[in-house]
Parts: sequence; structure tokens; C-alpha cells
Amino acid sequence: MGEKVYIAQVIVNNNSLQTDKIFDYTIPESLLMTIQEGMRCMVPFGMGNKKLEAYIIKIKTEEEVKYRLKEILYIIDEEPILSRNQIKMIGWLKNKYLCRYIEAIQCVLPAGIINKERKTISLLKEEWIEDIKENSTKQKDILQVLKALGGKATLEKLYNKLPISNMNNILKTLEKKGIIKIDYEIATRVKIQTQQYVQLNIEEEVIEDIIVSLKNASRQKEILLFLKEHKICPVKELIDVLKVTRGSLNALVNKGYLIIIDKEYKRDPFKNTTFESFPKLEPNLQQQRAIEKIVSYIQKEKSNTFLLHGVTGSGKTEIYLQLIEEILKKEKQGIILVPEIALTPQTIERFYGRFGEGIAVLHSNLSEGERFDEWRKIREGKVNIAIGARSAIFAPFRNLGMIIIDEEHENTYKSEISPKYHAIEVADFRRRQEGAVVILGSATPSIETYYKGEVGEITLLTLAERATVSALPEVEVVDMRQELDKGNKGILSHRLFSLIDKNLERKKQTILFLNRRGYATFISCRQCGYVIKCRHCDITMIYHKNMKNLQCHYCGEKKEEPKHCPSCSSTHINYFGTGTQKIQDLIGEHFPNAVIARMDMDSTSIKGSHKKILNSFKKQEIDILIGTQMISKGLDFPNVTLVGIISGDASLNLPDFRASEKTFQLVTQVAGRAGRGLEEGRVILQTYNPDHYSICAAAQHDYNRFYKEELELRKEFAYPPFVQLININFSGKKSEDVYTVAEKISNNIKYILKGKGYNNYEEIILGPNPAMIAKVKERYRFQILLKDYNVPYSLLKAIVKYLLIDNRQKFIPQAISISVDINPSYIM
DNA sequence: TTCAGACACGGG
DNA sequence: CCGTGTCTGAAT
Repeated sequence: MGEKVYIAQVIVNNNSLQTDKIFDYTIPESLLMTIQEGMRCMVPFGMGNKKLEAYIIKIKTEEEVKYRLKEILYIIDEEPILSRNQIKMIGWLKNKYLCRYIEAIQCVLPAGIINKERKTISLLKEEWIEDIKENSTKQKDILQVLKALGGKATLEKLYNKLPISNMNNILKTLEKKGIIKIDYEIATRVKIQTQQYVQLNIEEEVIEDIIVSLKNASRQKEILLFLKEHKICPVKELIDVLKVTRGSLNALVNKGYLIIIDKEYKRDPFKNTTFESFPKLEPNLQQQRAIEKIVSYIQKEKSNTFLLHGVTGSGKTEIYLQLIEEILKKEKQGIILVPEIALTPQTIERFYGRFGEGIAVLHSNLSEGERFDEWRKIREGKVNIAIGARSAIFAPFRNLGMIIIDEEHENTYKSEISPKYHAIEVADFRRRQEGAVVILGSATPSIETYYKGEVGEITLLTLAERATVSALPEVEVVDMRQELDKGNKGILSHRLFSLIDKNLERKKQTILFLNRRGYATFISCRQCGYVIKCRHCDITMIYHKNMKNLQCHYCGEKKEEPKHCPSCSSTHINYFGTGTQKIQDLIGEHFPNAVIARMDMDSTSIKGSHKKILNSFKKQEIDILIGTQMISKGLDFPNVTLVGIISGDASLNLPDFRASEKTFQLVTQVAGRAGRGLEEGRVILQTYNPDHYSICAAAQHDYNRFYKEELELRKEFAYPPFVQLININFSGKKSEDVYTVAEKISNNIKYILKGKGYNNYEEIILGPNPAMIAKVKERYRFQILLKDYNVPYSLLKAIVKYLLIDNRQKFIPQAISISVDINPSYIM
């Protein structure tokens, strides 16, 4: 009878497919008492026993071990860094989205806390030339680069300058020769920040005596008196307030009267901001009904999902606020997801205004350190509310009561990098796991969500009226084809011009919406028809007038404005298409006395410029605001009475099953910016497709009509919610190779399906087809779309997993990258 | 015989 | 992905 062996099952922090599995290590006896599931440890890995960070996901015992196991070196954390639920979440993410363990872990933990072994290489001998043989060119190259980098560099830096495949081999020989030295260090990128505090180290009664004994050291006396009153104070503050030097302080420390202690402190992204208080509003009847319904579930601690379908301006935020209050009463915590923090400052301000402190904010503009601290505030229970963009869905609350997803139809909730998770799906997992209530809010719910409401999978709550007295704006559709017949070749209709004019006279504000930035959207030669495209991508370059250049909006490539056609040298170059910059020019020419501002990615690249533009719009210093979809969300300005949607159908003809849905949502959202005050609002919707159902329905604020028509089409063409999709994207430098691989995979899938008796694979497999943008950054892209049409979804997924994950090396050459998207938002 | 460099292989 | 072992061809 052998002794029991304690085994830790770990995931190593090595971002490669080949190591994406669970490894077993024995637990040394010295660690048995401290080790816990969810902790991180260091393990020896591979033949060289490189030290790697590993996450312990399970501890088990075994009577005997089949093969030789290595031993854990040491434990990193004092407490588990991953909770039980988070470990489950990691397994779920991997399974659902076919990602790697480590990618799932990176979702639930903040970036930068991961320990990595880093190699630094330092040059020992300056005069190395005689030690190196004539033909050892690579060795010489390395040493030269190392010298150029100042004799010391990390392996990464060296490799970036000099990508040699067996760099480590060569470095080792150089180390053997004694020319260089390789050092290993294990470090995290973010650290817990500490601040020095100073404190009395003596009894209060003796202070007076000491002060007397100090004679003429007046500064030191001041410090002692100050501390007698304040007890403890940050060193920085003391020096600041009393205008003393560090020297005086040190003198007291040396005498033993004071001690300096380090205290942990957390970075605060809102340190210098104050928030106006936002008092509780009396809910109207429809708000009250929705609140009561949801609260009844909260009271009974019953988990459920609600769709809060409320027209723009129906007061969804107030409902969120009151529900969060209920959750806090239950001593639970809540997560609020917003599409993008920068675009919804008003929502955040309201939460701060209502609840004050006790809120963590997570968004993309935080530094790694700030994010780490916000994460710890949540983790340690210092806050009970977290507001953030998509990734905030992973906020590590221990007693989660509610998840609110505002504007649930927004595509920012779908991750574009692996794991390509959707926040709604993650929320649903947490709901089931942690017994929370999920609230999805939108004026224009996604077809899938509304369908779930209709079939009773989730509870549908409708807010049909605006919360304030203001009515929904009247939408006037302007048929741009007729405008053309009347001889107006421009992009702006007469009707829009005249209404802007009236609005200016009445000192009201106008918003103009166009979902294209830049000036002209494509440049082509009149002589030969040549269209200027990006060198790296299969996409037209956009003319930016203010920069006087052409830009690729995919890879950022910039190019001088051409004087003649690159193909036929003709000087007849024309600029077609319209972006926000051109609109700004046109409006400026037409209304020289109006104050015009533009808000798009180009005008808001500087941090804070967002807020600046919106603030001055709020103060009515701006008459006309022109913008891209940045201005479609959450803006609530009562003085805006006119909204112009310049090209209502820009997104209508995209080759995507969601094109109509996106168009409807965008038009409705933008239209909702009008008439939020006392005065009635008006929307001008310019379009070439005035009869299209998504344009008509949006104009009539008729979600149900749109939903019905769209659902019919989804059913007919077998798209979600009637099927589930899996999109596989292949990319590589050589177009033919990428296609060949994609075709091979497609055939393999067909073959397996056939073997299982499914002969309708024409309906199941679409492609391989070139992606909508066939080339991005020098890489050609093809895709295969799978539908679970009369075939079990689980089988499709199992096939994908078998071919592309478990046996990837067998089927996919190194030069081709693949990416699997489960339930893609877009299939373009 | 030694060594640089290419390549295959396995990670507990 | 990364380090190690192994193989090859060329220089010593």
C-alpha cells in the first residue's frame, strides 16, 4: 500500500496551441497545507525545466502515478486568485468558443498580473571580435545588435531587431564562450502601489517633553504637533501642507520618534472629477410596472432574464438605477454594461450622481495599473457596482445579484479577439451559475433577443412611451432619387437645408449623421477608371482633406494626394463619395454664420476631446454637430430639434444577414436624439430605398413591423434565430494556398457529415468564399460558414473542434491562420 | 573531431 | 511557443 500522492492539475501560462492542456504536478509536502485550487504557482516545464507560471484548477489524490511527474516549485498567491466560479467559467469559455485555456484565463483576470520569466542578455566582453570565427555570421550579428542596444537587452527586444529562428541556440554558445551573460527574472507588469505614511512612534504624553528638548528645531516641532493631532498622514501630504523638508522628517525618524510605514493604495481614475448628484426620480406607471416585475424576482432570489424594450427616452436608466438600489439592499452586487464608456458619459454620471462612491469603472482607456486596481476593488468587496464595457462582464464579484446590459443590440458586446465571446452569453452563464437577474435593455432589440422574448425563453417588458412629456420625433423620409430628378446632384436635400436654416433662426440645435469619416470615400481616374486602393488591403482609400492625404481605414496606411493617375498618368482624377469632413465643408459654405463641430474618430483622437465637444454642444455653443455613429448613442440634449440622417441606407446593402437590422437600429437610435426637450423634434431621413421595410419601420418608430418582416426573411433564408452559425476564417499571404486549405477543410466537413448520414451539406456549408474585404494587411481571407440546418449543432461543433483544434497541425499548415467564430455577429 | 545552423519533437 | 536533441555539411 503506497502513500497517497497529491496532484495539482494546472494550466501553464504558455500562449501556444501545443501546450493548451491540463498538466499534472505533484505537490511537495511542504506546500500541502497552503495550496488551494485557484492559486498560481511556478512549475518547471519542458526539457529545460523553464520556470512557468501555472494556474491550479484542481487538486486531487491518486494511489499511484502512471508516469513520472514533476513537482511544483512554489506558490505565488496567498489566496486563490481564481474563484470556484471563475474556474468553471474558464472551462465553459474554452468549450463554448473553442479558445485556449490561457485565453479564457486572460478574460477573467486583469492584464499585467501574469508572471513571466524574462531573459536579459548582457554583453560581458566589449572586444569580442577575435573570439568569433570568420563564418559565424549570426553570432556577429547578434553581438553587433546587442552592442548597439547599449550592451544589454531583453530577449524580446533582441528578437524584434533580429528575428533569427534558433536565437537561443546561438545565445547559449555565446554564453559558453563567456562573451555574454543570460539572466532570468520573473516579474509582473503591474504592482500593488504603496504610499509612505508617517506615524508617531511615542506615547502622546511625552510629546510635550520631546518638543521642549528639541530646542530650536522648529520644523521638527511643527511635525510632531501636526501628528499629535492627525495621528497618521501620508508623507507627501505632510511635506506639502507643513512646507517642511524630508530632512526634518528623517531627523525625527532617526531619533525614533516617528516611523514610516508603507500602506497600499489604489489608483483612482476619477480622482479629480466631481459628479453632480442625480436624485431619485418618481417612476411613471410603465416604469413602475417593469420595476415591480423584476423586483419580485429579486425578492424571491429567482434567477431570470428580462428584455426591457423601451423606446428611446423611455427612462430605462432610471429603472436600472432603482433596480441596482434593490440589489444593494440585498447585499448583492451589480454589473452594468454599456456599449462604450467614452460614448455614454451621461449614463456613468447618473450612476455616480445616485450612488456616489462605491463604483468601479472598467474601460479601455484605463492604464494597466488603474484597471488592476479597479479589479481589486471589486474583488475585495470595496465596491458593489461595476460599470464598464464588454470585459466588465467578468467583474469578480462574489455575490452577484444583477447584470444590466444597456443597448443590448450593440455589436461592441461581441469580442473580436479569441475567445470571441458575446457578453450576453457570458451573462447568461453567470446568471445560471451565480443565480443573478439579467436585464437586457434596448429600444431596438436584436432579432435574436426579441425572439427569445416572444417564445418565452426570457421575460419581455415593454415601455411604449417616453418618460417625459416629449413625443417621439416625426420622421420625414426624403427620397433622394426624386431629389436627383429635380436636378439636385448634391448629397444634401433641399428639405434638409431649409430645415437647418429654420432651426438656426430659432436658435435650436441640429445633429447631422453620416456613418463615414474622411472627405471623399473613393478616388478614381476619369480616363481609365482606375480606383486607388490600399497597397495592403483590398479596400478603397479615403481622402482626408485636412491632412491632405489618402488613408486606409483598415490598416492605417497613408498616402500622398495623387497629382495624376498611377495607372495612366491622366490628371483627371475625381473624388467620389462623401464623408463627414465633406459634409462639414458643405454645411460651412452654406451656413457661414453657424458654429459647426464634427465628432468622429479623427476629431476625437486626443484624450478628452470627446467630452469637450459634447460639453460645448450642451452649453449650446455649437449649432450643428456632424458625426458618425459616435453620436448615435445615449446623447440627451433637449435643445436638439432637428436630426438629419444623410445616408440612411449606407449599411443596407452590405452583404451580411444583419444589414437590415443594423440599418433599422442605427436610424432609430439616431432619430431618438431629436426632440428630447419640451419642443417637438423632427428627423430628416435621406434614402434611395424609401420603400425598404427597415427604412419604413424606422420612420414610423415601428419595431414590431420591422421585427415581423425581418423574422420572416431569417426563417426563409435560414439565419439566426432559426439556426446557429459557426464562421471559420482562413488567412494567409498567398491567396491560392489559403483557398486550397479552406477547400480541403470544407471537403473534410462534407465527408464527415456524409459518413454520419447527412447529405444536405449544401445547406449546411457555405463557402469557402472570399471574405467581404478579401485582403487586409497583406493577408488574403477566405471563410466557411456553417449552419446547423437539419443537423445537430453539437455535431457541427464537434467536427470543427476535431479538424481545427484537436488536429490542427494535421490539417492546417503553419503559414495559414484560422479563426473560429461561434455565433458570429457579422459574416462579412 | 568540432561546430554552426536547420529541423523535428514533446511538454506532465 | 520554446527549449532540447539530432542530423548534416563544412571547417579544423
